[in-house]
Amino acid sequence: MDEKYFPEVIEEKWQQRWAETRVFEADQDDSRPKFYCLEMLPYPSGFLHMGHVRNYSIGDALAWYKRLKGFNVLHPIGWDSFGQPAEQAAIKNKVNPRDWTEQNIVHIREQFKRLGISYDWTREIAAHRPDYYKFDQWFFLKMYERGLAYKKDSLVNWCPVDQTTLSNEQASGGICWRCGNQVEKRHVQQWFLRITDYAEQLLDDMKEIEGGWAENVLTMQRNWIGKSEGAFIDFTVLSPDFSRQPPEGGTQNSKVRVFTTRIDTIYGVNAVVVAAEHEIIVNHFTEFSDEVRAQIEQIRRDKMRVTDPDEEPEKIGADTGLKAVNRFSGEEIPIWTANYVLMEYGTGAVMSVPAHDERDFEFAKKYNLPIPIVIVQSSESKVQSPEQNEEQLNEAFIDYGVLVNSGEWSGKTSAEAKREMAQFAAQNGFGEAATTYRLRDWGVSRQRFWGAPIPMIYCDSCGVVPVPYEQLPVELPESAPMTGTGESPLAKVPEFVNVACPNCHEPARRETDTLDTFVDSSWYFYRYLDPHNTELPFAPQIAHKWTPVDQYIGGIDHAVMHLLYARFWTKVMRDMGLVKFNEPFTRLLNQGMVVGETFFDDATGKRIYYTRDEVKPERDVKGKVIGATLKIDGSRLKVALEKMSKSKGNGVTPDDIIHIYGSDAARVFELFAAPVENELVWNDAGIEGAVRFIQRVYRFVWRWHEALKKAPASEPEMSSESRKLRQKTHQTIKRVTDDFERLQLNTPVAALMELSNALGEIKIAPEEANQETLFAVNEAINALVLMLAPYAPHAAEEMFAALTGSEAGILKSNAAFPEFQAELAKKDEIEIPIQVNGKLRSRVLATLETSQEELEAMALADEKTREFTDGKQIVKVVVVPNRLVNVVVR
RNA sequence: GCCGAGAUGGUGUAAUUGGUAGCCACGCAGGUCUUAGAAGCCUGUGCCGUGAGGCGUGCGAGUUCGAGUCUCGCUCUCGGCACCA
Repeated sequence: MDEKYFPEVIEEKWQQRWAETRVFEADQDDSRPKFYCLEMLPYPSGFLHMGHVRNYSIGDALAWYKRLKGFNVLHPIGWDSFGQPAEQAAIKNKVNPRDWTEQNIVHIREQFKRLGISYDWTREIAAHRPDYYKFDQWFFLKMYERGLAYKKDSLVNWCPVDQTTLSNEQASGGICWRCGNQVEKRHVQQWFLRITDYAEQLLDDMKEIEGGWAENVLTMQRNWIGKSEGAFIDFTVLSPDFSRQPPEGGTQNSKVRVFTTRIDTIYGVNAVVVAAEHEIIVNHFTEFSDEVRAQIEQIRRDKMRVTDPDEEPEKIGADTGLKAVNRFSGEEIPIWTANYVLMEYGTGAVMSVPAHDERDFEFAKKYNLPIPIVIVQSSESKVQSPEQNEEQLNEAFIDYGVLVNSGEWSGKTSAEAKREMAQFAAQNGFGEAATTYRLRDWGVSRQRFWGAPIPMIYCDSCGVVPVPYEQLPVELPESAPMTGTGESPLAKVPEFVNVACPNCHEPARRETDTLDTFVDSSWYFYRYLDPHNTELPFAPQIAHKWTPVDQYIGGIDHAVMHLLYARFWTKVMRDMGLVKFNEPFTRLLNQGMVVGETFFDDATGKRIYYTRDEVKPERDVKGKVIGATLKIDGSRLKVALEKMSKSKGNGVTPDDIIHIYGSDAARVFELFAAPVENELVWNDAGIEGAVRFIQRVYRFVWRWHEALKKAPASEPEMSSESRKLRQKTHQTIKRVTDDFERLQLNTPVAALMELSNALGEIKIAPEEANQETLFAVNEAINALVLMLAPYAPHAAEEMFAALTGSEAGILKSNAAFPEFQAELAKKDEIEIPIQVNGKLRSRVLATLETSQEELEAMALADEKTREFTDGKQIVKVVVVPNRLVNVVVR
């Protein structure tokens, strides 16, 4: 140990030592309880940013804590290395995406090592290597066999910037998840995974992870799955009246099926409205008049239009001239088509009930359709005639109520009617109770080079033929012409495309699309368990030891996509017999983003790259930065808080921070500055506080470590001064332990700072300290150093070595997290606040043993208290043992 | 519009069950050391008031001996979803 704290020296030293002693490698045969600590694997796009540092510091603190608590900890890392940035870089810089990716991995791995994150590097994986993506393909074939992978033509989300299709999850809000640009719609043949088969389980199994996952994530997934319960109802379709044939009262057996959650409103139906792509429109299209056809074309065009998320879409529709019969009322109603009915949801057709649905109301008003009222608030409110009320109706009445004008059902409540009417429809063969989901199947085809090829072959005589397992992996060619035109680059590589059909051995063509990279990340955490297995993604008996993941840590941005896909994948794996549980991640922690102040030129709106010294911020009365000026030329800048990144120029880089302050300080600051789930605004001043804290502890160890070698092994006679330090030590152990258990990582740092401050108050020179002081200090500093290890492992190792005289390392020395001893944490003396009418007036000193009666007497006798009670009537005295006394006076 | 989370000093935050609001830091001010500075160390720092004291956890009510915490109503902020029938 040097006198001065040189982070760059001790950090490099301990990183080397850890690598040599292989102390972070998880042992399959270790019999201690296991703990699988997992952080979301990074995309190797060049550099880690401070958000990564936060994510991995949280995971590392937890991994260290669990190791010190006696767990066999698995803490792996890998690379989510397929994906578009590599391909974009390839197009832009004419480099091979493989080389670009491998170079980035080398650099980021170096950054991880400089951060000193305690990974088991023997388990490192990378999605872009054939030994990994072989099993993406293997899983795909397994799903194909199980009927979970299928190909269909569909209207997909298309990102014009990234030139690829996107899943619904990736195009949420009409915005590309990666580049943030608006998506378009395109018709493409693509492969889908039948995630909708698992919709109910994805919803239902949430009860297994409730409590372990943040409520907002579960809610977001629940909303995304969007279960709604209702009924399918068939309306009989009559021949079009323009065919000059009489309707013949439902003699045709054609029908249109709608989905509704409000079957109780069925007597209020004024029309059946179908999507423009609905088969009824397609089948009858040639029979429609030119005018109707033109209107339908217009609706279709409107659907392809990219809509502004803020824009209130205008409803447009067309009366097709077709008629349908409402089997409940026997009424004949028109069939319309409109842009507000979605082909992708339910049956692509709805019953329009304008009086009791906002959208139908708006539509009926626009096209002057009747608005019959069939639900009223209660049975007392009489409706004389629907027509009369229509005039007064300003908005749809969407609440439940009592049925009116509904034939034999009138007078029933909505709840009764919903139940009975669905039954009635089922008994009479024109409907059934039904559940629908908003969730769609997962489109996984991507027209990209840098992904796992979909292992399928198209043969003119045999059709679609899966690649036989023994031919996996279907390897990507060395390179392919990447022009960014939207066609799969693999289609332009004849050696790849042309293949013999595995069935008939005639010439055939390979599928040229690659798999969505979210496939890679849906199961990667199983591969860490058995990363070198060449036959299977992993051996089930090995996985059995480690999974499910005990703690998963990552950004909230993955609340729906990745976490939903990974849950789905695990359920499929369970059905395949690979795992035995339903949910992959027992506990999930979503850390908040690290944001920085980004400055924009006021005039041009362009980003300004800055350093702290170049910009003078202006703050409002609350201290919030509202603007800034550039010091050099005084030009005005706008300010926004944005996720830190290199491209936005608002970030400090981990390399710089580590270079200046050290990795330990960066980690202490990021964990201390805010609760892990909060957004963290980076400021350089904060990290200096973290350095000061580490230095204070370090200086203390430097001053005392020689003297402490003479500290007695067992407790000598104690004075109250030394006992106080022991109390503080054990109170701190309790706070830190409890907070770690509930994943509150900021407050333990505060507790450790308090303990450090308590040590700082010891004014005697170490060489003059007596036995009891040496004992108490020795206990305190050892506990402090060990509890600091999860936050600042390098500094902790260095101080631990100085204190023990051994360079073996904390974990190799079998050092354990300090044990809390309740009797030592007890205070001799406690301060009891005295309130008068709930207001704090005084304090008295007592002990834990002081009885209620004594406390009451002490309070009433207290001089300051009497100033507020004298001359008043004491109504009662509330005594909370060891807490407070409240005197109630009148 | 719907769903969810939140609002505490100049700033980040703390306060497991209703029991001393503001722990721990940052910042700021003063002091000490120094030729000077940096670092370190010491003191102060919710607001008003010289003081006793009063006020104070977004706003308004309520429950309670006692409310940052519980209940009701409102305002605002952030996040998600959004023509989902």
